[in-house]
Amino acid sequence: MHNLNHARSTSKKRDELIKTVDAIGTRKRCKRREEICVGYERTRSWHRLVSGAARRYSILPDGRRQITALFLPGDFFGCYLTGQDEGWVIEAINEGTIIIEYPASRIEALAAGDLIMARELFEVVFQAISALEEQVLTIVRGKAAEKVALFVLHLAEHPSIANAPIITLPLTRYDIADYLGVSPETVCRCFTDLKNRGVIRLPARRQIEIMNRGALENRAYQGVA
Amino acid sequence: MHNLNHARSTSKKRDELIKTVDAIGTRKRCKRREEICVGYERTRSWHRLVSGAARRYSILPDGRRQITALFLPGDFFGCYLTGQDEGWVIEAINEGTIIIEYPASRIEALAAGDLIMARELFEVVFQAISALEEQVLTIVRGKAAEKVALFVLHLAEHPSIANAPIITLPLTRYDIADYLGVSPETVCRCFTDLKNRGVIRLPARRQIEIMNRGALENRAYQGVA
DNA sequence: CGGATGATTGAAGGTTTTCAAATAAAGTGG
DNA sequence: CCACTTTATTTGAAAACCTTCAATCATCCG
Repeated sequence: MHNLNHARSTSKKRDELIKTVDAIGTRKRCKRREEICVGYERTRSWHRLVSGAARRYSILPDGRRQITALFLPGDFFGCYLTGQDEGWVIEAINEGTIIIEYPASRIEALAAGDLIMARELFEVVFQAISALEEQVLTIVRGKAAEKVALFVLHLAEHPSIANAPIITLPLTRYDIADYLGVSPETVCRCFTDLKNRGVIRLPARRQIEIMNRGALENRAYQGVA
Repeated sequence: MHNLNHARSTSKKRDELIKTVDAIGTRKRCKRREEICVGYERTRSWHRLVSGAARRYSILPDGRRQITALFLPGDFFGCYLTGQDEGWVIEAINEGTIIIEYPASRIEALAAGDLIMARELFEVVFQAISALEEQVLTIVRGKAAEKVALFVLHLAEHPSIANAPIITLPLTRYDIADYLGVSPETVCRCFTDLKNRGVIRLPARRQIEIMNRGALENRAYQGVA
Protein backbone atom coordinates (compact mmCIF):
# COMPACT_ATOMS: atom_id res chain seq x y z
CA MET A 1 0.00 0.00 0.00
CA HIS A 2 -0.03 3.35 0.60
CA ASN A 3 0.19 7.01 0.44
CA LEU A 4 2.57 9.24 -1.38
CA ASN A 5 1.06 12.21 0.26
CA HIS A 6 2.28 15.72 -0.01
CA ALA A 7 4.57 14.79 -2.85
CA ARG A 8 4.93 18.32 -3.98
CA SER A 9 5.66 19.81 -7.31
CA THR A 10 8.92 21.65 -7.23
CA SER A 11 10.77 21.40 -10.47
CA LYS A 12 10.30 21.72 -14.17
CA LYS A 13 10.99 18.00 -14.32
CA ARG A 14 8.03 17.40 -12.07
CA ASP A 15 5.80 19.20 -14.52
CA GLU A 16 7.11 16.99 -17.29
CA LEU A 17 6.53 13.93 -15.16
CA ILE A 18 2.96 14.95 -14.54
CA LYS A 19 2.36 15.52 -18.21
CA THR A 20 3.75 12.08 -18.99
CA VAL A 21 1.90 10.16 -16.31
CA ASP A 22 -1.36 11.96 -16.98
CA ALA A 23 -1.31 10.40 -20.42
CA ILE A 24 -1.71 6.96 -18.86
CA GLY A 25 -4.17 8.01 -16.16
CA THR A 26 -7.92 8.21 -15.92
CA ARG A 27 -9.64 11.21 -14.43
CA LYS A 28 -12.35 10.75 -11.85
CA ARG A 29 -14.72 13.10 -10.11
CA CYS A 30 -15.65 12.01 -6.59
CA LYS A 31 -18.62 12.69 -4.42
CA ARG A 32 -18.36 13.64 -0.79
CA ARG A 33 -17.17 10.61 1.16
CA GLU A 34 -16.66 8.55 -1.96
CA GLU A 35 -14.07 5.83 -1.59
CA ILE A 36 -11.03 6.27 -3.81
CA CYS A 37 -9.33 3.08 -2.82
CA VAL A 38 -9.40 0.55 -0.02
CA GLY A 39 -6.82 -1.71 1.54
CA TYR A 40 -8.26 -5.04 0.64
CA GLU A 41 -8.56 -4.62 -3.09
CA ARG A 42 -6.08 -6.36 -5.28
CA THR A 43 -5.14 -3.60 -7.68
CA ARG A 44 -1.98 -1.64 -7.36
CA SER A 45 -2.36 1.95 -8.41
CA TRP A 46 -1.00 5.45 -8.04
CA HIS A 47 -3.18 8.51 -7.70
CA ARG A 48 -2.79 12.24 -7.91
CA LEU A 49 -5.23 14.64 -6.38
CA VAL A 50 -6.08 17.47 -8.75
CA SER A 51 -8.59 19.44 -6.74
CA GLY A 52 -10.53 19.06 -3.52
CA ALA A 53 -9.19 17.01 -0.64
CA ALA A 54 -8.98 13.41 0.52
CA ARG A 55 -8.11 11.57 3.69
CA ARG A 56 -6.85 8.16 4.61
CA TYR A 57 -8.46 6.23 7.44
CA SER A 58 -7.42 3.20 9.31
CA ILE A 59 -10.06 1.08 10.90
CA LEU A 60 -8.80 -0.21 14.22
CA PRO A 61 -9.56 -3.63 15.68
CA ASP A 62 -11.87 -2.04 18.24
CA GLY A 63 -13.89 -0.29 15.56
CA ARG A 64 -12.55 3.22 16.00
CA ARG A 65 -11.22 4.98 12.95
CA GLN A 66 -8.13 7.05 12.69
CA ILE A 67 -7.01 9.50 10.02
CA THR A 68 -3.44 8.75 9.00
CA ALA A 69 -3.02 11.02 6.02
CA LEU A 70 -4.41 14.06 4.33
CA PHE A 71 -4.15 14.77 0.61
CA LEU A 72 -4.39 18.15 -1.06
CA PRO A 73 -4.12 19.28 -4.69
CA GLY A 74 -0.83 18.18 -6.22
CA ASP A 75 -0.30 15.31 -3.78
CA PHE A 76 0.44 11.85 -5.05
CA PHE A 77 -0.66 8.77 -3.18
CA GLY A 78 -0.55 5.08 -3.85
CA CYS A 79 -2.61 1.99 -3.26
CA TYR A 80 -0.01 -0.69 -3.24
CA LEU A 81 -0.05 -4.16 -1.78
CA THR A 82 2.59 -4.82 0.79
CA GLY A 83 1.19 -7.94 2.27
CA GLN A 84 0.00 -7.19 5.75
CA ASP A 85 -2.58 -4.94 7.36
CA GLU A 86 -5.27 -3.82 4.99
CA GLY A 87 -7.75 -2.06 7.21
CA TRP A 88 -7.70 1.32 5.59
CA VAL A 89 -9.67 3.49 3.19
CA ILE A 90 -8.87 6.60 1.21
CA GLU A 91 -11.90 8.74 0.56
CA ALA A 92 -12.73 12.12 -0.91
CA ILE A 93 -13.63 14.74 1.66
CA ASN A 94 -15.31 17.30 -0.55
CA GLU A 95 -17.94 16.98 -3.20
CA GLY A 96 -16.32 17.31 -6.59
CA THR A 97 -12.86 16.20 -5.58
CA ILE A 98 -10.95 15.28 -8.72
CA ILE A 99 -8.28 12.60 -8.85
CA ILE A 100 -6.32 10.91 -11.58
CA GLU A 101 -5.62 7.21 -11.27
CA TYR A 102 -2.61 5.55 -12.83
CA PRO A 103 -2.22 1.78 -13.04
CA ALA A 104 0.89 0.81 -11.11
CA SER A 105 2.03 -1.49 -13.89
CA ARG A 106 2.14 1.44 -16.29
CA ILE A 107 4.06 3.55 -13.79
CA GLU A 108 6.57 0.78 -13.33
CA ALA A 109 6.92 0.42 -17.09
CA LEU A 110 7.53 4.15 -17.30
CA ALA A 111 10.30 3.88 -14.72
CA ALA A 112 11.79 0.85 -16.41
CA GLY A 113 11.93 2.61 -19.74
CA ASP A 114 13.66 5.82 -18.79
CA LEU A 115 16.36 6.62 -16.25
CA ILE A 116 15.24 10.20 -15.73
CA MET A 117 11.69 9.07 -15.21
CA ALA A 118 12.76 6.39 -12.76
CA ARG A 119 14.60 8.98 -10.73
CA GLU A 120 11.69 11.40 -10.75
CA LEU A 121 9.27 8.70 -9.68
CA PHE A 122 11.46 7.69 -6.77
CA GLU A 123 11.69 11.35 -5.88
CA VAL A 124 7.91 11.51 -5.70
CA VAL A 125 7.82 8.58 -3.31
CA PHE A 126 10.61 9.91 -1.16
CA GLN A 127 8.85 13.21 -0.82
CA ALA A 128 5.85 11.28 0.40
CA ILE A 129 8.00 9.59 3.00
CA SER A 130 9.41 12.92 3.98
CA ALA A 131 5.92 14.31 4.46
CA LEU A 132 4.94 11.34 6.60
CA GLU A 133 7.96 11.88 8.79
CA GLU A 134 6.97 15.47 9.17
CA GLN A 135 3.55 14.25 10.22
CA VAL A 136 5.14 12.00 12.81
CA LEU A 137 7.05 14.98 14.13
CA THR A 138 3.86 16.99 14.35
CA ILE A 139 1.82 14.47 16.25
CA VAL A 140 4.42 12.89 18.45
CA ARG A 141 5.78 15.76 20.39
CA GLY A 142 4.64 18.53 22.62
CA LYS A 143 1.40 19.94 23.76
CA ALA A 144 -1.84 20.15 21.85
CA ALA A 145 -1.25 23.85 21.20
CA GLU A 146 2.03 23.04 19.46
CA LYS A 147 0.41 20.40 17.31
CA VAL A 148 -2.35 22.68 16.19
CA ALA A 149 0.09 25.49 15.42
CA LEU A 150 2.29 23.11 13.43
CA PHE A 151 -0.72 21.79 11.58
CA VAL A 152 -1.72 25.29 10.52
CA LEU A 153 1.84 26.10 9.47
CA HIS A 154 2.17 22.96 7.39
CA LEU A 155 -1.14 23.58 5.78
CA ALA A 156 -0.12 27.13 4.95
CA GLU A 157 3.08 25.87 3.33
CA HIS A 158 1.37 23.44 1.04
CA PRO A 159 1.87 24.44 -2.60
CA SER A 160 -1.85 24.38 -3.25
CA ILE A 161 -2.38 26.91 -0.48
CA ALA A 162 0.88 28.85 -0.20
CA ASN A 163 0.60 32.60 -0.51
CA ALA A 164 -3.13 32.58 -0.10
CA PRO A 165 -4.05 35.19 2.51
CA ILE A 166 -6.79 33.04 3.92
CA ILE A 167 -6.54 29.27 4.37
CA THR A 168 -9.67 27.30 3.69
CA LEU A 169 -9.69 24.20 5.87
CA PRO A 170 -10.60 21.03 4.02
CA LEU A 171 -11.29 19.32 7.35
CA THR A 172 -13.70 19.62 10.21
CA ARG A 173 -12.45 20.12 13.73
CA TYR A 174 -13.19 16.47 14.31
CA ASP A 175 -10.97 15.48 11.41
CA ILE A 176 -8.16 17.71 12.60
CA ALA A 177 -8.50 16.23 16.07
CA ASP A 178 -8.34 12.75 14.63
CA TYR A 179 -5.33 13.66 12.56
CA LEU A 180 -3.44 15.18 15.47
CA GLY A 181 -4.45 12.65 18.06
CA VAL A 182 -6.25 15.02 20.41
CA SER A 183 -9.92 15.56 21.19
CA PRO A 184 -12.02 17.89 19.00
CA GLU A 185 -12.72 20.11 21.97
CA THR A 186 -9.01 20.60 22.53
CA VAL A 187 -8.50 21.56 18.90
CA CYS A 188 -11.27 24.06 19.26
CA ARG A 189 -9.81 25.55 22.40
CA CYS A 190 -6.42 25.87 20.75
CA PHE A 191 -7.91 27.75 17.81
CA THR A 192 -9.83 30.01 20.14
CA ASP A 193 -6.72 30.67 22.17
CA LEU A 194 -4.70 31.55 19.07
CA LYS A 195 -7.48 33.84 17.97
CA ASN A 196 -7.66 35.57 21.36
CA ARG A 197 -3.95 36.23 21.23
CA GLY A 198 -4.26 37.78 17.81
CA VAL A 199 -2.10 35.12 16.16
CA ILE A 200 -4.83 34.03 13.77
CA ARG A 201 -8.25 35.18 12.68
CA LEU A 202 -11.19 32.89 12.05
CA PRO A 203 -13.22 34.75 9.41
CA ALA A 204 -15.51 31.79 8.86
CA ARG A 205 -16.10 28.32 10.18
CA ARG A 206 -13.61 26.73 7.83
CA GLN A 207 -11.21 29.58 7.28
CA ILE A 208 -8.03 30.68 8.98
CA GLU A 209 -5.98 33.77 8.41
CA ILE A 210 -2.51 33.92 9.88
CA MET A 211 -1.97 37.35 11.40
CA ASN A 212 1.35 36.78 13.13
CA ARG A 213 3.43 34.04 11.64
CA GLY A 214 6.31 34.50 14.05
CA ALA A 215 4.06 34.02 17.04
CA LEU A 216 2.56 30.94 15.42
CA GLU A 217 6.02 29.47 14.91
CA ASN A 218 6.90 30.19 18.51
CA ARG A 219 3.86 28.25 19.62
CA ALA A 220 4.63 25.42 17.27
CA TYR A 221 8.07 24.86 18.67
CA GLN A 222 7.73 25.72 22.31
CA GLY A 223 4.10 26.06 23.19
CA VAL A 224 5.07 29.31 24.87
CA ALA A 225 4.13 32.81 23.92
CA MET B 1 15.22 12.29 2.04
CA HIS B 2 14.29 9.63 3.87
CA ASN B 3 13.58 6.35 5.42
CA LEU B 4 12.43 3.12 3.92
CA ASN B 5 12.16 1.61 7.28
CA HIS B 6 10.79 -1.76 8.06
CA ALA B 7 10.80 -2.68 4.42
CA ARG B 8 10.59 -6.34 5.14
CA SER B 9 11.71 -9.31 3.22
CA THR B 10 8.76 -11.39 2.26
CA SER B 11 9.20 -13.04 -1.09
CA LYS B 12 11.68 -15.01 -3.09
CA LYS B 13 11.88 -11.99 -5.35
CA ARG B 14 13.00 -9.90 -2.43
CA ASP B 15 15.91 -12.25 -1.89
CA GLU B 16 16.86 -11.89 -5.52
CA LEU B 17 16.59 -8.13 -5.24
CA ILE B 18 18.90 -8.11 -2.26
CA LYS B 19 21.42 -10.25 -4.08
CA THR B 20 21.34 -7.89 -7.03
CA VAL B 21 21.58 -4.64 -5.10
CA ASP B 22 24.27 -5.96 -2.78
CA ALA B 23 26.49 -6.27 -5.83
CA ILE B 24 26.46 -2.49 -6.19
CA GLY B 25 26.67 -1.69 -2.49
CA THR B 26 29.47 -1.09 -0.06
CA ARG B 27 29.48 -2.66 3.37
CA LYS B 28 30.19 -0.58 6.42
CA ARG B 29 30.68 -1.34 10.09
CA CYS B 30 29.53 1.44 12.39
CA LYS B 31 30.53 2.41 15.88
CA ARG B 32 28.04 3.31 18.56
CA ARG B 33 26.42 6.65 17.70
CA GLU B 34 28.19 6.81 14.35
CA GLU B 35 26.34 8.86 11.77
CA ILE B 36 25.17 6.88 8.77
CA CYS B 37 23.76 9.79 6.88
CA VAL B 38 22.59 13.33 7.55
CA GLY B 39 19.98 15.55 5.99
CA TYR B 40 22.20 18.25 4.66
CA GLU B 41 24.56 16.19 2.59
CA ARG B 42 24.17 16.20 -1.13
CA THR B 43 24.38 12.51 -1.92
CA ARG B 44 21.36 10.44 -2.62
CA SER B 45 21.69 6.90 -1.37
CA TRP B 46 19.83 3.85 -0.23
CA HIS B 47 20.84 1.74 2.72
CA ARG B 48 20.04 -1.63 4.17
CA LEU B 49 20.70 -2.56 7.75
CA VAL B 50 22.30 -5.98 8.04
CA SER B 51 22.81 -6.26 11.77
CA GLY B 52 22.52 -4.09 14.83
CA ALA B 53 20.11 -1.16 14.95
CA ALA B 54 19.84 2.45 13.85
CA ARG B 55 17.59 5.39 14.53
CA ARG B 56 16.61 8.54 12.74
CA TYR B 57 16.54 11.83 14.61
CA SER B 58 15.11 15.16 13.76
CA ILE B 59 16.67 18.19 15.31
CA LEU B 60 13.96 20.69 16.15
CA PRO B 61 14.32 24.46 15.92
CA ASP B 62 14.36 24.70 19.69
CA GLY B 63 17.23 22.25 19.97
CA ARG B 64 15.31 19.22 21.15
CA ARG B 65 15.74 16.03 19.23
CA GLN B 66 13.07 13.59 18.25
CA ILE B 67 13.33 10.01 17.03
CA THR B 68 11.22 9.54 13.94
CA ALA B 69 12.26 6.09 12.84
CA LEU B 70 13.87 2.91 14.01
CA PHE B 71 15.72 0.47 11.77
CA LEU B 72 16.35 -3.18 12.44
CA PRO B 73 18.07 -5.93 10.45
CA GLY B 74 16.53 -6.29 7.00
CA ASP B 75 15.15 -2.75 6.90
CA PHE B 76 15.85 -0.50 3.97
CA PHE B 77 16.14 3.24 4.35
CA GLY B 78 17.07 6.07 2.07
CA CYS B 79 18.86 9.37 2.17
CA TYR B 80 17.25 11.25 -0.61
CA LEU B 81 17.02 14.94 -1.30
CA THR B 82 13.54 16.29 -1.49
CA GLY B 83 14.33 19.92 -1.17
CA GLN B 84 13.08 21.14 2.15
CA ASP B 85 13.80 20.41 5.78
CA GLU B 86 17.12 18.74 6.32
CA GLY B 87 17.48 18.74 10.07
CA TRP B 88 17.86 15.04 10.60
CA VAL B 89 20.44 12.38 11.22
CA ILE B 90 20.45 8.62 10.97
CA GLU B 91 22.90 7.00 13.33
CA ALA B 92 23.87 3.54 14.48
CA ILE B 93 22.65 2.68 17.96
CA ASN B 94 24.87 -0.27 18.73
CA GLU B 95 28.57 -0.82 18.35
CA GLY B 96 29.21 -3.01 15.34
CA THR B 97 26.04 -2.18 13.45
CA ILE B 98 26.51 -3.22 9.84
CA ILE B 99 24.89 -1.45 6.92
CA ILE B 100 25.21 -1.63 3.15
CA GLU B 101 25.08 1.59 1.19
CA TYR B 102 23.88 1.76 -2.40
CA PRO B 103 24.31 4.85 -4.56
CA ALA B 104 20.88 6.07 -5.58
CA SER B 105 21.98 6.53 -9.16
CA ARG B 106 22.81 2.83 -9.40
CA ILE B 107 19.48 1.88 -7.86
CA GLU B 108 17.68 4.06 -10.37
CA ALA B 109 19.66 2.52 -13.18
CA LEU B 110 18.66 -0.90 -11.91
CA ALA B 111 15.01 0.09 -11.97
CA ALA B 112 15.33 1.67 -15.39
CA GLY B 113 16.86 -1.47 -16.81
CA ASP B 114 14.41 -4.08 -15.66
CA LEU B 115 10.65 -4.01 -15.19
CA ILE B 116 10.62 -6.67 -12.50
CA MET B 117 13.34 -4.85 -10.61
CA ALA B 118 11.50 -1.54 -10.92
CA ARG B 119 8.42 -3.12 -9.42
CA GLU B 120 10.33 -4.72 -6.58
CA LEU B 121 12.07 -1.48 -5.74
CA PHE B 122 8.80 0.41 -5.60
CA GLU B 123 7.49 -2.35 -3.42
CA VAL B 124 10.34 -1.77 -0.99
CA VAL B 125 9.52 1.91 -0.79
CA PHE B 126 5.82 1.32 -0.37
CA GLN B 127 6.47 -1.06 2.47
CA ALA B 128 8.45 1.69 4.10
CA ILE B 129 5.51 4.03 3.73
CA SER B 130 3.25 1.37 5.15
CA ALA B 131 5.49 1.00 8.16
CA LEU B 132 5.51 4.74 8.73
CA GLU B 133 1.75 4.81 8.65
CA GLU B 134 1.70 2.06 11.20
CA GLN B 135 4.00 4.19 13.33
CA VAL B 136 1.59 7.09 13.00
CA LEU B 137 -1.20 4.81 14.17
CA THR B 138 0.87 3.73 17.14
CA ILE B 139 1.79 7.16 18.38
CA VAL B 140 -1.32 9.11 17.56
CA ARG B 141 -3.98 7.31 19.44
CA GLY B 142 -4.82 6.18 22.88
CA LYS B 143 -3.16 6.10 26.23
CA ALA B 144 0.51 5.59 26.94
CA ALA B 145 -0.15 1.99 27.96
CA GLU B 146 -1.59 1.26 24.53
CA LYS B 147 1.38 2.79 22.77
CA VAL B 148 3.88 0.81 24.77
CA ALA B 149 1.96 -2.42 24.23
CA LEU B 150 1.77 -1.73 20.48
CA PHE B 151 5.45 -0.93 20.39
CA VAL B 152 6.32 -4.25 21.97
CA LEU B 153 3.99 -6.12 19.63
CA HIS B 154 5.42 -4.45 16.55
CA LEU B 155 8.92 -5.15 17.72
CA ALA B 156 8.05 -8.77 18.32
CA GLU B 157 6.64 -9.06 14.81
CA HIS B 158 9.72 -7.74 13.10
CA PRO B 159 11.29 -10.44 10.89
CA SER B 160 14.64 -10.04 12.60
CA ILE B 161 13.05 -10.78 15.96
CA ALA B 162 10.00 -12.90 15.23
CA ASN B 163 9.81 -16.20 17.06
CA ALA B 164 12.55 -15.30 19.47
CA PRO B 165 11.35 -16.13 22.98
CA ILE B 166 13.05 -13.07 24.45
CA ILE B 167 13.18 -9.69 22.75
CA THR B 168 16.37 -7.73 23.16
CA LEU B 169 15.57 -4.03 23.07
CA PRO B 170 17.88 -2.03 20.85
CA LEU B 171 16.70 1.17 22.55
CA THR B 172 16.88 2.74 25.97
CA ARG B 173 13.72 3.78 27.79
CA TYR B 174 14.50 7.32 26.78
CA ASP B 175 14.62 6.33 23.13
CA ILE B 176 11.36 4.45 23.39
CA ALA B 177 9.79 7.44 25.09
CA ASP B 178 11.06 9.70 22.36
CA TYR B 179 9.78 7.36 19.71
CA LEU B 180 6.33 7.08 21.26
CA GLY B 181 5.98 10.70 22.29
CA VAL B 182 5.66 10.12 26.02
CA SER B 183 8.02 10.72 28.92
CA PRO B 184 10.60 8.09 29.87
CA GLU B 185 9.02 7.78 33.30
CA THR B 186 5.71 6.90 31.74
CA VAL B 187 7.31 4.23 29.57
CA CYS B 188 8.90 2.81 32.65
CA ARG B 189 5.64 2.78 34.56
CA CYS B 190 3.91 1.03 31.67
CA PHE B 191 6.54 -1.68 31.56
CA THR B 192 6.33 -2.12 35.30
CA ASP B 193 2.59 -2.35 35.13
CA LEU B 194 2.69 -4.96 32.38
CA LYS B 195 5.20 -6.91 34.41
CA ASN B 196 3.07 -6.73 37.55
CA ARG B 197 0.12 -8.09 35.63
CA GLY B 198 2.15 -11.01 34.34
CA VAL B 199 1.81 -9.92 30.73
CA ILE B 200 5.54 -9.61 30.22
CA ARG B 201 8.74 -10.45 32.03
CA LEU B 202 11.79 -8.23 32.22
CA PRO B 203 14.67 -10.69 32.60
CA ALA B 204 17.26 -7.97 32.12
CA ARG B 205 17.44 -4.26 31.64
CA ARG B 206 17.12 -4.49 27.89
CA GLN B 207 15.13 -7.66 27.51
CA ILE B 208 11.43 -8.41 27.31
CA GLU B 209 9.66 -11.71 27.27
CA ILE B 210 6.02 -11.80 26.27
CA MET B 211 4.16 -14.11 28.64
CA ASN B 212 0.60 -13.44 27.56
CA ARG B 213 0.25 -12.20 24.05
CA GLY B 214 -3.53 -11.98 24.16
CA ALA B 215 -3.45 -9.70 27.17
CA LEU B 216 -0.83 -7.57 25.46
CA GLU B 217 -3.03 -7.21 22.40
CA ASN B 218 -5.98 -6.26 24.58
CA ARG B 219 -3.94 -3.50 26.13
CA ALA B 220 -2.72 -2.34 22.75
CA TYR B 221 -6.17 -1.83 21.40
CA GLN B 222 -8.19 -0.76 24.38
CA GLY B 223 -5.93 0.03 27.24
CA VAL B 224 -8.24 -2.14 29.32
CA ALA B 225 -7.46 -5.40 31.01
C1' DC C 1 -38.59 25.95 8.88
C1' DG C 2 -36.65 21.84 11.01
C1' DG C 3 -33.19 18.43 11.38
C1' DA C 4 -28.54 17.26 11.22
C1' DT C 5 -23.96 18.32 11.55
C1' DG C 6 -20.29 21.02 13.21
C1' DA C 7 -18.34 24.39 16.55
C1' DT C 8 -17.77 26.23 21.02
C1' DT C 9 -17.49 26.66 26.04
C1' DG C 10 -17.60 24.98 31.01
C1' DA C 11 -16.61 21.85 34.77
C1' DA C 12 -15.11 17.47 36.69
C1' DG C 13 -12.20 13.76 36.45
C1' DG C 14 -8.33 11.06 34.79
C1' DT C 15 -3.53 10.80 32.64
C1' DT C 16 0.68 12.33 31.90
C1' DT C 17 4.42 15.31 32.78
C1' DT C 18 7.63 17.39 35.66
C1' DC C 19 10.57 17.59 39.46
C1' DA C 20 13.17 15.14 42.78
C1' DA C 21 15.59 11.39 44.53
C1' DA C 22 17.30 6.72 44.92
C1' DT C 23 19.20 2.78 42.76
C1' DA C 24 21.54 0.01 39.33
C1' DA C 25 24.51 -0.88 35.65
C1' DA C 26 28.17 0.23 32.53
C1' DG C 27 32.31 2.52 31.22
C1' DT C 28 36.89 4.87 32.52
C1' DG C 29 41.27 5.58 34.25
C1' DG C 30 44.43 4.51 37.45
C1' DC D 1 40.67 -5.03 39.47
C1' DC D 2 38.81 -1.34 41.98
C1' DA D 3 37.19 3.31 42.68
C1' DC D 4 34.94 6.67 40.36
C1' DT D 5 32.11 8.79 36.91
C1' DT D 6 28.56 8.55 33.83
C1' DT D 7 24.48 6.76 32.01
C1' DA D 8 20.22 4.37 32.55
C1' DT D 9 16.26 2.81 35.26
C1' DT D 10 12.81 3.16 38.69
C1' DT D 11 9.52 5.20 42.04
C1' DG D 12 6.87 8.98 44.38
C1' DA D 13 4.19 13.27 44.71
C1' DA D 14 2.42 17.59 42.91
C1' DA D 15 1.13 20.20 39.08
C1' DA D 16 -0.19 20.73 34.40
C1' DC D 17 -2.67 19.14 30.71
C1' DC D 18 -6.14 16.78 28.20
C1' DT D 19 -10.37 14.18 27.88
C1' DT D 20 -14.97 13.35 28.85
C1' DC D 21 -19.55 14.68 29.60
C1' DA D 22 -22.96 18.08 28.98
C1' DA D 23 -25.04 21.91 27.12
C1' DT D 24 -25.45 25.73 23.89
C1' DC D 25 -24.99 27.95 19.65
C1' DA D 26 -24.26 28.31 14.63
C1' DT D 27 -24.54 26.79 10.02
C1' DC D 28 -25.80 24.10 6.22
C1' DC D 29 -29.20 21.53 3.64
C1' DG D 30 -33.25 19.83 2.20
